[in-house]
Amino acid sequence: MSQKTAAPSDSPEVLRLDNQLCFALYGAANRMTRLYRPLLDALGLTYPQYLAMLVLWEQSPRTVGALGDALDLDSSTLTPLLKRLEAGGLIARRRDPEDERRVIVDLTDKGRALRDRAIDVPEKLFCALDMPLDAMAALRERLKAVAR
Amino acid sequence: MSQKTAAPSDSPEVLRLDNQLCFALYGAANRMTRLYRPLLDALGLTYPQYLAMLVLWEQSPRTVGALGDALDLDSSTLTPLLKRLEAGGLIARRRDPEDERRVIVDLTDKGRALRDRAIDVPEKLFCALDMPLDAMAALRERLKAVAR
DNA sequence: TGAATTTATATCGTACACGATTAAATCGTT
DNA sequence: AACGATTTAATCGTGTACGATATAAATTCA
Repeated sequence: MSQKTAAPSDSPEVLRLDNQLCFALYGAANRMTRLYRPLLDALGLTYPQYLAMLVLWEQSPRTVGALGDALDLDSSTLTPLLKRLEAGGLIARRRDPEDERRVIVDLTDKGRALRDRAIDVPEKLFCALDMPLDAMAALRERLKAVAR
Repeated sequence: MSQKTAAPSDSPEVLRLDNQLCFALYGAANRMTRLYRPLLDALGLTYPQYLAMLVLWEQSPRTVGALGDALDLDSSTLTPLLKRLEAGGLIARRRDPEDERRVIVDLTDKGRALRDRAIDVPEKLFCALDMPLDAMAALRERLKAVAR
């Protein structure tokens, strides 16, 4: 056996890429963002921006902190993202008069209107995935469990 | 019902964050990287760098392209990452004399030696995850199927 | 009250991801 | 041989992620 080239079997099983749940997760997440991109480009959104809009379409206004709780992201990620959404005219940000530490994020009319154009994104992605609905639901719940 | 605040039920089911497989994927992947961080900090690696090292521990040398196929990443992501691994003394990069377009990535002694210190990372992460082994395997295969 | 602590964002530096473009080397076909 | 098409990495610009730190407002409590 070659001395210079490590054959696959030389690597312990636990270090094999194929065996790693986390790599599968990492790869699938990257793929997913790439799958979304063409759909979201039409809306002028990135995937994380789309997620933020989903949260706001569900309920608005919300504070930056509440948004971060929903998305599991902190302000160092959200602040620049929200500034870009604001620059795009989709949201408005203002300090909470009740508590000047908080920043309230609210949809603009343009932001609300975008929901109508986003309504068929899940359907299109579902088709692109080509996976039974119940399998998707099962996988989703497993992943939520992983994320605790 | 309020005009200014959209209640959760106002958003169509398909746009609810809770229902989105992709968000579950996105969140779980982010969590996973955060879970790895303290373990990998000790090795001086980021999570994507760790993945690249896993691939090289399995087989080296490899071209940048082969590495990209294994990780499903392209050169715009890999080139800077590999330069950092090279700067850290873990790998060496050289043009393939056979085909000057290709760049061959190989482990240094230091890179090979790092495997011994990385050997217990999967075990530690497995403990942190606290999930039955067969459930992990099942989830992993599901995710690979999603990524096609 | 007022100092110490906590809380809510923002800022900064580092490191991915990825589309688009570039540049060099190789290949195919004539 | 020649030259256009293809392949392989690198480069560039934009947008996340996130730890560490900063800042300011609110809260606690001595």
